[in-house]
Parts: sequence; C-alpha cells; structure tokens
Amino acid sequence: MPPSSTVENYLKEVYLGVGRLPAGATLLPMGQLASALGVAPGTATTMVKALAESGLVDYEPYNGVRLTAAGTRLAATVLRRHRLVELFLVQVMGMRWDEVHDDAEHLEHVVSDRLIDRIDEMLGHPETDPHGDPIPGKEGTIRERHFETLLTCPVGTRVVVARVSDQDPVFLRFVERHGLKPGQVVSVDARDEVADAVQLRGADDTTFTLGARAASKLLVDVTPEAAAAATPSAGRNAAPRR
Amino acid sequence: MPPSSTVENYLKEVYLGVGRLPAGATLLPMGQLASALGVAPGTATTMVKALAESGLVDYEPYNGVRLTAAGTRLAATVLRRHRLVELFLVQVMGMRWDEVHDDAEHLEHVVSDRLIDRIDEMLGHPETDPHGDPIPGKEGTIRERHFETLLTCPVGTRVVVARVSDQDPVFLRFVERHGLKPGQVVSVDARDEVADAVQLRGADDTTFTLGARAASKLLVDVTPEAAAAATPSAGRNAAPRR
DNA sequence: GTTGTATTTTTGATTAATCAAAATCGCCGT
DNA sequence: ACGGCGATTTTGATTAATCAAAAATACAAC
Repeated sequence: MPPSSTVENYLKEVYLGVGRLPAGATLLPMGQLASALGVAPGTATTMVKALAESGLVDYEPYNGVRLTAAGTRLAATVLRRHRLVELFLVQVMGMRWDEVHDDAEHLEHVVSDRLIDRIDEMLGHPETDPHGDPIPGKEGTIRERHFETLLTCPVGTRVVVARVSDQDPVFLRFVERHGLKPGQVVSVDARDEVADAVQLRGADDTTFTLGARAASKLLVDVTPEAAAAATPSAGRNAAPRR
Repeated sequence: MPPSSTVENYLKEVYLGVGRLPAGATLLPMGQLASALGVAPGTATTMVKALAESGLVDYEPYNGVRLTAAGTRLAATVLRRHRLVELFLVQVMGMRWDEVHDDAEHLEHVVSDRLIDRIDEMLGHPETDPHGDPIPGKEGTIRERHFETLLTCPVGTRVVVARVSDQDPVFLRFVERHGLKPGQVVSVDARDEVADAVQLRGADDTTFTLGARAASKLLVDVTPEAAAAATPSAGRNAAPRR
C-alpha cells in the first residue's frame, strides 16, 4: 500500500496545477488536471473521486480538486524526490539541466528514503533544483517564495534569475545560451506592451529581446541583496568544473 | 511499447533460474519461476504464454521455459542495469553492499540508457558488481565464468572469493565479517562430509566453520594467478576510504 | 427565462496483471 | 499397467488504470 506511481503523479499535478491558478483560486479544474496528466477527462474524474475517498484531495464536483493536508504532504515528498534527483543528475552525474527531467520523472517514484537522504546529504541539503524550483523538506514542508517575472519586474534594475518555469529542453537551452540560468544577472532595458516583448541586457552587456510568453517564464529576484550576492556570469548548479 | 517492469522481471528470473538448473537442463520449470517471482503458478503460466507469443521465450507446456535470443538480450540489459546500479550505489553513493539490492530492484526498470551509460563510464566500465556477478555488456553479451565453490574446491590451497550467490543482507553481513567478500583470500583447511561442513582459514589466519549450504554459495577462483593478484585483506569494491 | 456551448461526469469496455480453486497431466512405484 | 500424487494448466473473478462516447450540468448570452 505505498501509493502507486499514478497516485503520486495525480497528487503532484494537483499541487503544481493549483500553483499555476490565477490569484485567489484554489480549486484546479478537472480539465486542466486531465491534460497535465495526458489522460482523458473522464479518467481524471474517476481517479480524483478515489483520491477523495482516501482523504488525499478535496473534490467538488464540477468545480475542481484541491489537496488535503495529507495529500500535500505526499505531493511534497514526490516533488522532493524529483527535484533532488534532478539536481543530483546535474551536479554529480554531470548531465545537462535540459536532459534530466525525464529521468527524474521516472526515478521520483522508485528511489527509497534511504537513497534520497543520501543524495540530499551528498548535495549538502540544497534548497533549490537546477531550475530554481524549491526542494521540499524531509517532513513535507514547502517554502514557495514569491517572485516577479521579467514581464512584471521594474525596468532598469539589475535582477537575478531565480527560477525557470518551463521544462522544455529547447527552451532551457535557449535560456542557457542567453545567460538566464538561475543565479545569473539580467536587467530589463525596456518593455513594449504593444509589441508584446521585453528588451533585455545580460551580464556581458549584450542585449536581446524576449516575447511576453517567454519572459513570464523567467522568475526573478528583485531584492538588492540578491543582485549583490550573484556571481556576474556563472549560474548556480553549474556542472562541476575540473 | 517498451517492455513493462513485469516482463523485464519475468525475463530476468528465467535467465537466473535457468542458470541455477542442474547441469544439462535448460528448461526452467514453471513452479520455480512462479516462486522466484512470488506469483501463483497459474499467473506464471499465463504470462509465459504471452512472452512466448512475443518471441521472448520458448515455452514447452508441462516442461518449462527458456529464453530465446531476443529474450536473452533483453534479460541481459536488465541485469546490466541492475548490477551497474548496485555497484554505483556502493562505490559512488557509499551504501553498504548488503543494502543496495532492493533499490537496484526498482531502479533497474527506470534508468534511461543515457544515465546507465553515464554510470558505466563513471565506474570505468566495470566487469562485476559488488557480489561478483558479471555485468553484461552494452550489446547484451554476458560472459559467465565457471567457478568452484568452497564445497568443491581443492582443500589446502589459497583461493580467491569470486562471487557470492545470495542477496540476503544477513548472509552478506556474515560474509563480510568473515573476510569473504569477492577479492578476498581464503583456504579450506578441511571438509567433513558427515558433519556437512567446511573448516576455513581466512587471510588473517583465523579459522571458522561454514555449513555446506552456505559454503556452496561462495564461488571461488582457484587459479594461481587469482591468488597472486588478490589483495591480502581488502576486497574489491569496498566503500571509498576517507 | 430559454438556449447553446464548453466542461464535466457517467457509462460501458478494454488491457495488464494477478489470485484461488478446479481440472488436467506426467510419471513414479509397485 | 495402473493408481495416485505433485506439478501444471484452466477457469472464472478481481483490481487498477485507462478510453470513447453518451449524458448531464453550469453558466453566459440573448
């Protein structure tokens, strides 16, 4: 009776899906859950009813799902495994940050507590994974910080990329090429509402443009302390230099 | 259509089961397969028929199963993943050799080719895992060496433990305590057929007794080269000293 | 208010893997 | 050669997860 991979995935997606909801909303519509999981709507409904039965989610027919405390705890441990594994694959195994997601997606369901603790220890109890996503604590605690995005942050100030909220390898490689990995510094030169784009200036003073959709996937830390602490060119979690 | 974990497990157990068959036999009885997998006999029959349909095994009703060439190749890649993972957990993650089996049992079904290649490379393309079991090659080739056991090897000569054919943690810890890990030297002082036991002398000249059942699980290399090459006290694949 | 549309739920089936228990088979021993 | 017993196969059901398509529902628009 450990939860099946399927159950773990549902809980994980409910957690992530609720996080992406517009401010104020707390119920994830079934359609969104179904498409995040790549299953038919009816499948999600059936499964969610079962999860509600087990006390892992609250389910309001026609309105959506939300995690209970127990469900949140479980989702957090899955996310913890996923993110620790991703960071491990980058830092220890020397894999690229854009190629670790799929392996992590599978490994998150099978690594034992003993092994995940070993990984956590080996990485020095890290707080975030290579994409800047927070790593939940051992007891299922998640500290989600709030960030601006390149679409909402003040123009002209140097900000530090904190998190990239898209796992697509193509996008991640693009982000890397432009020096936008978590930990790297950038500033918004201008923002053009009409053109739906932002003008950016990287640490090396090169400028480039990003569409609004892409810009909104780059979460940034606007506090002065962050800018001060940031390494000018190299991001965190880079592959081990030798 | 990658093979399911279940299929991989069936193929793996057919491979291992056939290996344990008395000399001459090549067909693994369904009962043995079923109990190795922990399923009811009928379940094994049903599944094996399906595997035969897919051309992975030869199935002779009432006689047993055997792998086809295709089945052998698949079994080898599963075994390769399992054994590389076990060695990785010991060498890189610093886990004990008696606690890695269960993790490997799960991981063997989910590690990607890319990751397993990375592990293989990181370990320097090892030939055997911590228990001395051979690691199949990338292309599904398995080189099984033939070994004597402490029950059949010559009395009085120094031999090198090559392989321990039992994954039980309790037994493995016992083996370790007595300096019988793969790579370590031992010699048989005497063998008593009636008492069903062997008198052993370890590298440090301590003597102890092993029952026949246990002795037969310790495969040894009796060639003089092996004895010459062996480190007197430390076995291969020991945890990284620091 | 009625109606339309998009979303959600229901329904009925399917697939993979399993079990328990009944039926069957192979073969050993006298 | 035959009876019986242990191993194997069959049978009938079950569980988890899924889909397609039909039915129901919510809500916004008119």
